[in-house]
Order: sequence, then C-alpha cells, then structure tokens
Amino acid sequence: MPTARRSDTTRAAILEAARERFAADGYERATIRAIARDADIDPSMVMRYYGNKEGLFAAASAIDLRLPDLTALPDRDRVGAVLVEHFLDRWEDDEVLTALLRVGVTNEAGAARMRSVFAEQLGPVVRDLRPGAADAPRRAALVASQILGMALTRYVLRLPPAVDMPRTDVIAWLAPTIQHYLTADQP
Amino acid sequence: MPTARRSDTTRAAILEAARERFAADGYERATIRAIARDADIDPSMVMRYYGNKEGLFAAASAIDLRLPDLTALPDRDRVGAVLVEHFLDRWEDDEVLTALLRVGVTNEAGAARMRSVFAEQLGPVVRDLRPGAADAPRRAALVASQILGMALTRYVLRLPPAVDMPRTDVIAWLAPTIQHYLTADQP
DNA sequence: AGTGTAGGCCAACAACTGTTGACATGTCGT
DNA sequence: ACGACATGTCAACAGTTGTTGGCCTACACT
Repeated sequence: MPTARRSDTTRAAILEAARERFAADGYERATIRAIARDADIDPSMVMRYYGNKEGLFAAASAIDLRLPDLTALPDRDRVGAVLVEHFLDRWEDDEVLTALLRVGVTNEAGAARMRSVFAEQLGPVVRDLRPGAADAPRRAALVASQILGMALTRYVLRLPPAVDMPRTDVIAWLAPTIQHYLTADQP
Repeated sequence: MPTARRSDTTRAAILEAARERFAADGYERATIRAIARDADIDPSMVMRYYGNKEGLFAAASAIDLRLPDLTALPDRDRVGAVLVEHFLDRWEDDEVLTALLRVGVTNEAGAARMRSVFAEQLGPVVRDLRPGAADAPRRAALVASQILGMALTRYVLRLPPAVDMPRTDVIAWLAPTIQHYLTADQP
C-alpha cells in the first residue's frame, strides 16, 4: 500500500477541476489552462501528474455506476422504477456522468469509455435478471437508450418540458418503459 | 424573387462540407479550414458568405423533420410505430440531424437550435394528437428523450448492441414506448 | 471595348492550444 | 547541517484557430 504523498491534495484538486470543466464544456473546450486555473496550480503540473490531456480525461472519467443488485429486490415488478430512480440520483450528484456524456459525443476515447462503462456495469445487471437469455446485451442497450436520452434532454440539451418535469413524474413515465425493456418477451 | 447568382454552387458546396464536418466532428473540431478544404475553396470565402463560424453553423443546421400528420393516420394504434420509423429514416438519410446532436451537446447555440426544432416541429404534432390536453409539451419531451436516446446510442456513441439491432427490431421495441408516451393517461 | 463589380485567392494577424525543459523552492532522512 | 528528491514556477516552443484586408481575375452591362 503506497503511503500518502504530499502532492495528493494537488492531484485531487486537478481531478475535481477537470471533472467540472469536462462536464461543463466537453473535451475540446475544457482547456488544460482553464483546469489549472480552477485548481490554482500551474498547467505544467497537470502534465507532470497525468502525462497529457488524454491521460487526464482517463483519470477524471473513472466512474462506478453503483448499480444495485436487482435480483435481491423483493418486488420484481419494481426493477424499472428502482433503476430509473437510481440513475436520476447518480446523474444529479456525480458530474462525471455528464462529463462522460458530453465528451463521448465528440471524442472517440470518451465514446469508448462510455461503451465500456455500460457493457461492464449495466450489462451484468441486466444479464443476471434473466439468466440464460441471449438477448441481455440488446436489452441493456435499450435501457441505456432511454436513460441516456432522458439525461441528454434534461441535463445537457435542457429541453424546458424535460427540465421542468418533477422527479416523481420522470420516474412514473420512464419506469414502465425500462420495465418493459428488461422483462417483456421479445416483441 | 432573387435571380440565381454565380456563386450559388460555391455556397452549396460550403454548406454540404460544413454539414458533413459538423456531423462527424462536432462544433470545435470542425474547423473552417477543413470545411474549406473539403469544398475546394479558400477559407476566406466561408467568412464572406456566412459572416463567421456561428453563422455558418446556423445556415448548415437548418432542418425540417418532415413529420407526417399523425391525425390523418387510419389506425390510431400505429402512431408510435410510424413515428419511430420516420425518425430512423430521417436520421439515416440526413446528416444534419447527427450534426445537430453532436453540436448541441457542447455548444449553446446548437442546444438552442435543437430546443427550437423540437418545440416547433415535434410539439405541434403531439398537440394535434390529443386536442385540448395541457401536457402535450411534456409528452413531446418524453418522445424526444427516447428518440434522441436511440440516435445517441446507435449513431453517435455506437454501443454495439444498438448498432447491430436490425431496423425492424428497433421499431418493434421502441414503438410501444412512443405510443405510450403519446396516448397513455397520465401515470 | 471598356469598366464596374462580384467572385476568388493569398498572406498575414493575434490569440490560443498542448506540451516541454530549465530553474527555483521546499521537505525529508541522515 | 547537508544533500536528495519531490513539488512547484516561469517562460517559451511550435502548431492551429477564427478572422481580416489587399490583390487579382473574369464576367456583365453600357
């Protein structure tokens, strides 16, 4: 176990500033200079600690969706609601998700990271829900399409009706959709 | 009626190249120089005809969703399927939609354009479907969230299961969702 | 035929980008 | 107290960006 280094606070400040900038501006417009200014350090420190801009993004975009174990849910009819609720929570308290979405749209490394996050974290959760079903990845992609679509319209594009919709209404509308994608027979 | 100018072919070439670049690269990485190179003209011509980069984007991102009149549909239960099919068509033969999506995520002018397109084109179609209903904008936003979410995962992020899904399967899965958002009672 | 003007090209600008290396400062073990 | 090493600062680099103004060319009208 590596002992705490004196520079850890600087590293952390850089990461936090980077996450904010990537989330607010996307990859290109989030400049190393602006990130360094936010973190109150010299731009060259970013290079020293993270190699280059890609390395910084890789470090800043590490994320754990913290998906719950849906098989442990007493009421199997509520998996859709639970999942929507969980994603709304995650999106609202972790700007990395918005950063990932913004960067993934214009940067191939960001898109790749987005793909692997969903394949490695959402995929297994969906698979465990219907053991032996070969179409689990497809169902996971359908879930992702609705979840990401709502995040896009509500938190990034900010379509007024999507922004104004109360959280409970979002859950009420989206839960049956997600439930359908997860549990319905193939149409 | 203004007579055809000699420069119209150049203007058109610039617009076409701009649409391609914006769709492929987003706003920041679609440089005026690259667009000019594609159109086989000098970068200064872009400025002469469109003022600046923002003006070029405004001109290149004009779009008509060509939404069908859903009230004229004989079978009211098929509005969801018709809409999904229509959007898949539009997305696959008009790169402006991808450009709008890519730019809207990192550029405020792009996001504004996206908002107005959906408010002015999708909004009325949804409103006409349930006359007198006050929640039409909300339903339109829900439809937008699912449509844009699928476009995002399939055409931009390229999640493999979403890319591999045959067109007919996409329609079969998404149609009930859209139908629900358009016609279900408030949950 | 001559001329005004629209169309087009070239070279340059100032600002900004990621990135680098040299140099100063501080901290720690000895 | 001294040297080694981590931490931080400064200035500069080469390249790219949007944008501008001057200049040349070819067409259209009288």
